[in-house]
Amino acid sequence: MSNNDNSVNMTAPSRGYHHGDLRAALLDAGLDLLKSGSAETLSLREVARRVGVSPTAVYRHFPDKAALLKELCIRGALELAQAQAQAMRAAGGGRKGFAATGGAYIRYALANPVLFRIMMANMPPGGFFSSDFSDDQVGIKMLRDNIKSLIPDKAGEEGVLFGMLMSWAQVHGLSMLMLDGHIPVSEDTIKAFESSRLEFRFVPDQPSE
Amino acid sequence: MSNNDNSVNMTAPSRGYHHGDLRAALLDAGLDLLKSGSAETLSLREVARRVGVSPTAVYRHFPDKAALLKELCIRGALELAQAQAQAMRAAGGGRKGFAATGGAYIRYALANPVLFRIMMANMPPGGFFSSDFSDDQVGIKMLRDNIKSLIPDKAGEEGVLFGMLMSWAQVHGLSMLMLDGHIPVSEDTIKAFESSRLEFRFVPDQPSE
DNA sequence: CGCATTATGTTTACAGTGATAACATGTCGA
DNA sequence: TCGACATGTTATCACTGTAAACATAATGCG
Repeated sequence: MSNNDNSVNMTAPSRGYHHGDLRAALLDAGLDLLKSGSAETLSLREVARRVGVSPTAVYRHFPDKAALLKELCIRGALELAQAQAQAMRAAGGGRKGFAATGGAYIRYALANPVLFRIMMANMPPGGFFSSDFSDDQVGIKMLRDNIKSLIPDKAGEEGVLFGMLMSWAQVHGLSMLMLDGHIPVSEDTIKAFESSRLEFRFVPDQPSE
Repeated sequence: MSNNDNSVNMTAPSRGYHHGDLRAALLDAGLDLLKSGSAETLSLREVARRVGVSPTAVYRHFPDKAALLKELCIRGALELAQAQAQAMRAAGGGRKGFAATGGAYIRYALANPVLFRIMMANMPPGGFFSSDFSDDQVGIKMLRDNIKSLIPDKAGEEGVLFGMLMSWAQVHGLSMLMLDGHIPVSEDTIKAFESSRLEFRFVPDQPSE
């Protein structure tokens, strides 16, 4: 949505200034480039070029490249979270639903390799916990709720946190290793993962073997 | 292991035009830069500068930047594998030893953030399985042997592979999420991970709950 | 030994990048 | 109306990777 609207489409909507809504256009173009995956790295100038504006126009709307990237990160993260939420609904919730969110995570990464990579590397610290994701069925909160409902109560808050870490790390690791070409990219593997059951159990640290 | 012998010493063997062993010096300098973690991205020119040579001299020894990076990847991977092997020995092998290799993986990533990242992103496809790591106690082979000895025989070859994927993804995910600042970097978490017991169980895909 | 061939390093140059400063232009409020 | 302000442009800088032409050292062959 909203990618072909270079200059012709967007002229009218609000009384506009120069170029319609350049800020939004830049974000759209940026997301578009990242999703097309053509370039391994996003160039500020390329974004400007795409929108048909001079390179430095970008700086009227973003202090620097990192700021643009940051916003694109958030867009990507929202999209990812939505994909996960939808997968969860489609799977009917519960343990299967949770597994489906994991599968959706990996599939999103594979479908948007450049975006995903940049998103993860440039998301501001704690970005995934930001209030942008306060929506009930989105992101970290979804993960937390799932873990909470799927592990024994006695695990406690610490157990919930540990479960979150481990689950997230699991799908994130699979995603990254696949993206980087270190393990085969295979829908079968993803399916196997989805229908496997992970357990993380604390083992008291004993000196004896 | 060979970075002290080149950094500043180039005075003795390198009077003048020809630098003793430029190729090695470039690799050492590159590794040094990546390990210092100062720059988020390695610059070819910076490496050359470091060695005291003109920027384009690099091209006499490497076709392009990617080639240099590739070799640095391999160095890093070897070092990582050695760290894992050592951790395994220190832990006395067995299940604890295996857990220790995971901890070593994460700690190596945290100790060498730039190197680790670049290494993972630039390692050629299948690089971790390359013959450079044919040493008995190194890398993927170590992982495979560990998994094989720690899961039930009935799991079969497919089970071994799945276990390898899942274990690797687990530690890799934790490493990346910590590096990217998405989960807290904490030795406690690493320790908790090491003393937890992971189980991956295939669950037959049943329509019922 | 002498000299050509080859390996290695340098200079110069080019296209591309993110970024700053100075300038231009359109928009809107008093 | 008109000037302040927001927005976009041009010029420029420092940096990057890389190619081409050039310079020098090492090597080997007569």
